[in-house]
Amino acid sequence: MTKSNDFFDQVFQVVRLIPKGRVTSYGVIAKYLGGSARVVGYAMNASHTSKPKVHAQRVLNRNGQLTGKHHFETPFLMQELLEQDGVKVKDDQVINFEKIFWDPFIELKID
DNA sequence: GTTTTGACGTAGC
DNA sequence: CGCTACGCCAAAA
Repeated sequence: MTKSNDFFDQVFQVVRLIPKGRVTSYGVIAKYLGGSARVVGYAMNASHTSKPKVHAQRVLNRNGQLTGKHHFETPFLMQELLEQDGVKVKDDQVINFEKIFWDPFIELKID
């Protein structure tokens, strides 16, 4: 039992809360959980071991780019999954990224 | 145990 | 406007 497991789990939970057709970024989640963006990406790497499967494709970098596609089974899978969610992807970048951006500080805002 | 690296982000030059 | 540097923290070597 380690603290890192707890942080990973928190990342997983937040990612799972992302609605269909929405995306978010590592940095925002990191900031929301009080960690670093790198660790969030690291958590995503471990996400495939988590059940149910974490929608890692909905988590992108600050630029809205599919930076982590290379970590999927196939580099195309990440884009396809996003498109299946109704998210348009062009040149490894999400279209209307700001429009579909899902911010935990707003959506999960604690009054 | 130390060193390197990594699905990031911001600041500086 | 592109590259370097640094901070962040954890996993792998």
